[in-house]
Amino acid sequence: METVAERAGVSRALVSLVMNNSSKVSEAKRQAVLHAAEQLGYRPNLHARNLAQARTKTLGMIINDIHNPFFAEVVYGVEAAADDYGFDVLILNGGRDAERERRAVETHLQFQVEALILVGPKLDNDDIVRASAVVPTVVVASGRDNPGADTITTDDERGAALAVQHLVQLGHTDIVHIDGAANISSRARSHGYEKAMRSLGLEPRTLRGGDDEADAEAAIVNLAETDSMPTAIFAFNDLVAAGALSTLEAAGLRVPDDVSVVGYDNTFIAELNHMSLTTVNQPRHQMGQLAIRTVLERIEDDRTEPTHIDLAPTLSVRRSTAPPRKA
Amino acid sequence: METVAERAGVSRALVSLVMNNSSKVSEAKRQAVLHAAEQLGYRPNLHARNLAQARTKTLGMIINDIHNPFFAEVVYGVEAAADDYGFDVLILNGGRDAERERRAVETHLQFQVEALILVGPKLDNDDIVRASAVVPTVVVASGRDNPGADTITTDDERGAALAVQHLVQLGHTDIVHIDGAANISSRARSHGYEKAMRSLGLEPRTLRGGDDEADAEAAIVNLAETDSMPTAIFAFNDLVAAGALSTLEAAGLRVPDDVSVVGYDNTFIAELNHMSLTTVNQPRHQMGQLAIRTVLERIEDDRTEPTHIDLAPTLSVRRSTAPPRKA
DNA sequence: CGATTGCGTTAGAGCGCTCCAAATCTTACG
DNA sequence: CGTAAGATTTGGAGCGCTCTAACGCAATCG
Repeated sequence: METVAERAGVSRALVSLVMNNSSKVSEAKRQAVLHAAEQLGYRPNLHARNLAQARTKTLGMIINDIHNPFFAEVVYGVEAAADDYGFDVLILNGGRDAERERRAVETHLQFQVEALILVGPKLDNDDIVRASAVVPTVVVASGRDNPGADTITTDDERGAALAVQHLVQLGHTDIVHIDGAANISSRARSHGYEKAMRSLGLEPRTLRGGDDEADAEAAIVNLAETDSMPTAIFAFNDLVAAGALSTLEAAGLRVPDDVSVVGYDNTFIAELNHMSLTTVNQPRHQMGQLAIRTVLERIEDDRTEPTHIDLAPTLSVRRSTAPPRKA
Repeated sequence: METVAERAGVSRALVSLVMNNSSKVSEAKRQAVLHAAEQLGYRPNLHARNLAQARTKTLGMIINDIHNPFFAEVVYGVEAAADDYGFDVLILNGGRDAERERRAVETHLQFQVEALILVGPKLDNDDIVRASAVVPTVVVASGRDNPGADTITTDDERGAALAVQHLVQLGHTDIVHIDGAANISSRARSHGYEKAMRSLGLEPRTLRGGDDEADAEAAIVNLAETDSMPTAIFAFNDLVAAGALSTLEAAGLRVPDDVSVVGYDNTFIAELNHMSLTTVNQPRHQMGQLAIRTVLERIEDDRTEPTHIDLAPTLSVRRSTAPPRKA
């Protein structure tokens, strides 16, 4: 910076002003500085700036798993909104591992991020509470019982109800649910399913599933053996639904002719023409945007009361659902 | 830090030593410092440290598209290796947009990252050359003609040949290729396909495709109309292959009974049971690891000659390929 | 028993930047 | 032409840390 200042025949402070494109710099000097910087390949050192400013204009995001395209959409929402407000977003990958996430939080804090955005964290509540005591923290797409932290969720109970209603409207009455076992949103979805079934006068039947294809296979093989194949299956998520698709097919059943299948999350998979899954959609992009807004209210407007936003899911109807075959 | 030092009854410098767990600190003082730090919730400021040390132990990674699970695997490889060497990895999302990537490079440079890892960059060569003049740069999964930068690639020509050989071994002779249009690896794959076909005495037939399902559909509709449906299709990537699957199906053709389909990249999609795509696999995790090694050779062993590593792809055979129906 | 060694510790400068208050330069006006 | 009000510019302190060189002290040695 010193060198640039000399070269441009100005003071260090003036260079600083130019680099932060302050309005009170004469055009002549501005050009001189920019030119000198260009020539010297000068680039401001963010660490020095952050240190001097005592703020970083940087947000720390931790993603449960980079693999999972569900989260990618949230990331885009976050980035778009952060951009609008002039914040940089640093991404760290949680890798589906609480310990790694804990380290990631620590790294972010040492980087003095101004807020933490946790997307589908594996962290336990204590960790989240601890983090939110240090820096504004928002949890996206996870439980909402984190005192201190803000949360952005969608109403899983309602999402499950949407799925059930859709199937019932098509004429189904025998609808089985393959749940998400220990997964974080499993309980809410199962509960929503059961409540919706009962309120429509139907008997819920929930099978233990999980979160991948193999889990679906196990559950369906089980169904086939007990010889009471339903006319529709509502799966915990799209991957389980995909497992259902292939297992049913392997058993000689056609989707949706023999059995309808509904997934959850409206991931990439569901969209594939060859799968074409009817599924419950969460407004991921919007969730990301709201995460930024929420956290910014704390940074800029110093709100202190936690906010909890619960969005409404929607249903994306595709070709994996149809009226049941007439008996 | 000042406060911690006072509280522990030592000097600032000693606190620094403890925080960097230096070996030359007496156990007693170390404990005292750690205890004081704990009590005060002290956390070292990385910006200050980086500034003072004039190094950051941080690498900057830019991913072409967070959506794409192909890159996620590379990320895991990078992270695992970086971890081994005690480097932090900052991720920025390129978002399939050269301009955004350019800004991301700038951000990373301002953060004084010690190296740049570009995963499938959209950036043009000039940008890459410019970046690599400032900081060691490695390009993963893209072309190799970046003077200055190191590259980690897989041999796309060979990958295409693997696909062709597999199909020919099954007995196919009429094999069409749907290419990747303007995509970066398209030329190498097409070329590999054509070379392999010719060397086996077969006539190549290449159709213009693209990188998504719709592109495949267009190409296949075209095939159907010209009435010369081949017995096998080798697609530019898995997504195009997925498009082929559904379009063929819609046309009343069965895979693999009527037509075999081969994809490329061995993404998540190919693995789904319901798709079960035979596809060319790139050793993504290893590519990530090698990226780190390569870049570290520059940082620590100050190599200056560019390295180009070209790995061998393999074929993952699944259920989308079978011998052609007997004529 | 004084000199030497070496470990543990510390003071203080300096990393590259921003910010404040004060200095300087312009401009407009009486 | 002098001067006050603005508009620009600048020196210098300070952000939180590490690093170097030097210091104090106990152990070791001839």
